[in-house]
Amino acid sequence: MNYDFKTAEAKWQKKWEESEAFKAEDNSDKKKFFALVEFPYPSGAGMHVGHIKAYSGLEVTSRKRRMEGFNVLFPIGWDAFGLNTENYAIKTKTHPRKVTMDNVAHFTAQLKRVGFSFDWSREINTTDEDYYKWTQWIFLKMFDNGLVFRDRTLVNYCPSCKVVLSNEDSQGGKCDVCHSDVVQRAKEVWYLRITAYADRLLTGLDTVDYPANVKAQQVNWIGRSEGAFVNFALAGTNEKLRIYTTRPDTLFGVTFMVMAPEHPLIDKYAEQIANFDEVKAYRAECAKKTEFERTQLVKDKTGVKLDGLCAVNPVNGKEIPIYIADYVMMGYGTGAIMAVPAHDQRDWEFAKKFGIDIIEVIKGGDIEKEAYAGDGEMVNSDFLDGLTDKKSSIAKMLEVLEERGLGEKGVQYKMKDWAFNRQRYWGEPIPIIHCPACGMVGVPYDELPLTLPKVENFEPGSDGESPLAKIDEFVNCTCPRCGGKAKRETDTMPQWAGSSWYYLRYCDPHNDTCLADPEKLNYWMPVDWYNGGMEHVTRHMIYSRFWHKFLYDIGAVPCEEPYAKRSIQGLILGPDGDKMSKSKGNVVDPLDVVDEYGADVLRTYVLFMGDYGQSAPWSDSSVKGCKRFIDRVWNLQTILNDSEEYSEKLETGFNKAVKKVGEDIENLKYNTAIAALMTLLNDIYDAGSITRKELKTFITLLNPFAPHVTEEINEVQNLGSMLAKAQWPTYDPDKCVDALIEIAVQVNGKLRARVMVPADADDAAALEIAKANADIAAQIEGKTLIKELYVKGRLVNIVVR
RNA sequence: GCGGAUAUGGUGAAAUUGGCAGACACGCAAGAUUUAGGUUCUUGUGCCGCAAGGCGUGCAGGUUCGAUUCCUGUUAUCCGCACCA
Repeated sequence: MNYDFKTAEAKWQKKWEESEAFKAEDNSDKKKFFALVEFPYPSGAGMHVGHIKAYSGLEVTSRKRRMEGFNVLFPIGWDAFGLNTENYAIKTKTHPRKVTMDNVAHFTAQLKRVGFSFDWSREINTTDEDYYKWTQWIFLKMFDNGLVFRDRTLVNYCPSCKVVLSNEDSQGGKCDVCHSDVVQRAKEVWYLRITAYADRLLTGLDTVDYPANVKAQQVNWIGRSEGAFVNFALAGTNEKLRIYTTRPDTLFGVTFMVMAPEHPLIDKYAEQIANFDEVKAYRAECAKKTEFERTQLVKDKTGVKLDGLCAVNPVNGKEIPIYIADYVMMGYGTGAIMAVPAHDQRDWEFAKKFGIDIIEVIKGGDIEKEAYAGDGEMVNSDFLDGLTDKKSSIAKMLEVLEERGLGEKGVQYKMKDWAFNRQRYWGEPIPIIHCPACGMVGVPYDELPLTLPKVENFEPGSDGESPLAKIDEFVNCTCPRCGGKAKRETDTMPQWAGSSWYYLRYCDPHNDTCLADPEKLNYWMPVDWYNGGMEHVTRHMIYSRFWHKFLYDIGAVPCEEPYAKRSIQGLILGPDGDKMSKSKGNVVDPLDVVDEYGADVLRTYVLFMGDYGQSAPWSDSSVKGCKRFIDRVWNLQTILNDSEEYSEKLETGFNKAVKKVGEDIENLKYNTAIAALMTLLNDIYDAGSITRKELKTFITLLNPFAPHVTEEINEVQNLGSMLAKAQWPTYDPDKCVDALIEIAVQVNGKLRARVMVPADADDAAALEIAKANADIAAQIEGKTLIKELYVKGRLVNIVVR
């Protein structure tokens, strides 16, 4: 009896669809479970095995939860705006809308062939007008609430994609899309004030269930530091040079100041700087370097002293020289620092190179050799002298600074405001109008969506202008406030916009009056379990948590955090152990596996290959092992008898398996859940026969992993209604242990024998049985008994001398 | 430099609060079935050793009757951030 997986899989996929087996119900009294997987970017390459692993985890959990009686929302959609599609569209001279629709159709067909239990009736697409209407609505709300601003700053610009990138999208100085070097450019661009939410993004982490490393990475990204702002007078002016430091306790050790080359005070006092030509030359040199180069030349400190300008130390009135150097960044703190070479290694290196004094203010290190950053007794520090720990020195210094009006406590974040714009076609148009009289005015809410004009030519301009700027009928408009002539903003939103709130739309995907009905949000939110990749932990997750908190503040969503629980799936590496990539030729196409072995084998294998959270290399021969398993499951029908009970032989095994599989699924240990089913299968074949009840239990447990073959067996053997609507099996805790169990017997901690004892044996009984064993008796013969113990169900250890 | 992780057979990996290291699977070997290949089935498989026995979870110590698990030190690899003041 051969299992024809091709026919069976197509058949069951159709049946599930027709019976709406996976449709989430609105207005239900049932307990809800909202399982979310990161919706894919529908690229031209089609589905990757990584997608399959990413969805298979919560796929299994969702199927189990439905069988447990939950109302499950397990949705899918398309994160379809973005540069990749647009670049492909330009290359092939096809409209990005068409490219997107083709790719979505391809992905959909592929996902359906794997048999995922998504609720397709809630499918969303970020490029649909009735979806991005609400993306624009959220943007306008942020605009109205002062979270949107424009600023002319140095931005990360990708010369190849001709687009401004956020810090997050240009990590390591490379464009996240095309990997070319990013350059710094002065440009007026849009920002979202995410830093206003920095503290809440941090404290919110205490209320959610994310893995520790995910939290750590977000904490690190937000990068909160506590310190002080201190104002140094510029000698001979009324100007204050404001700096930020985390070590105000070392203020008496300051021997020079450093400003970022771009610091505005340099131009303001250009006339007083005797060597301004030299300064200009240095600045020009710095501007040529990319930020990446600047941060790579860690060892070699460069800089120029500002002749004729010096600062005054506010606590002791000493005059100190000022330098500009590119190891100080304009983008962090105030763009200027107080340098304490004795206790900061970077300052120390700079001081050594430029022959500047080094004054020790904390004892404990050898400042001739290197800076000392540790704790110790304060010296050369006036009112701080004698204090011995950092905390009280900082507290004392802050007290004095605040008392004398010289500075104050302050907090800084590494996270910067979110550069929120693209000069490209394939994104949500930013719904703002520039009016010469009224300034920036939001597009009226009732005019949303502001749709992308349908154009032939969507190639980016060479000057960093959006292609939309070339379309007069789009650009020219009237000001909604004064009715005068005005121009539309032509930048579009970055790819991360649509994905920052998509989970909300799943709760009510077709609503035309608000982003989602509050009652439905109230029922479904928050997301109970969100699975995805590590690469989205700092960008997508922080962005969407920010949007969500804002939406909470304006009353649009019922809870403050979007995701109650987060898990991470590990990468699937190529068979050679390297990351899969087209250039290495080690990419595995999941549909090849479906064609050759069936969807159930693919699904089982990606979960069986190892710990769900770890990366693991693909192995074709292990796939065959899973194929063998599925075939052996199918062949259970050949040893089926007609009993409707558990057999005596297998009752404990089945109870154990029900317990283990259920628990393992909840703990993301899909690999050991499958292993437990394999063990049970081996036991069944050893027993030589299976009852109808046993078969029903077995296929129900396996159903979330391998839904097609189990449904087919269920139908062929007439074991009841569709498994998708069956009940998850229960177990009897009393029947999970065998009456007689094997335990280890150790003498002096070394394994010497194994004996059988009754499961409920007490210490005395177990020890008696152990000592009765001939090998053990020989081992302890004639020796003094020091200690003996029995660990219930595990082992006996007898210590003798 | 900061933060996080990982290290177990030939391979992917298992191992409740410290309690039989290597479950499960791959691979390999031998055998059975098959005209042959493939499939399927049976048996064996951590290392050394003929055996008794010994050795084994990156390395070196420690705590303990007992350590893959806890502590101290150390090495290697991977990931994220990074002249962050």
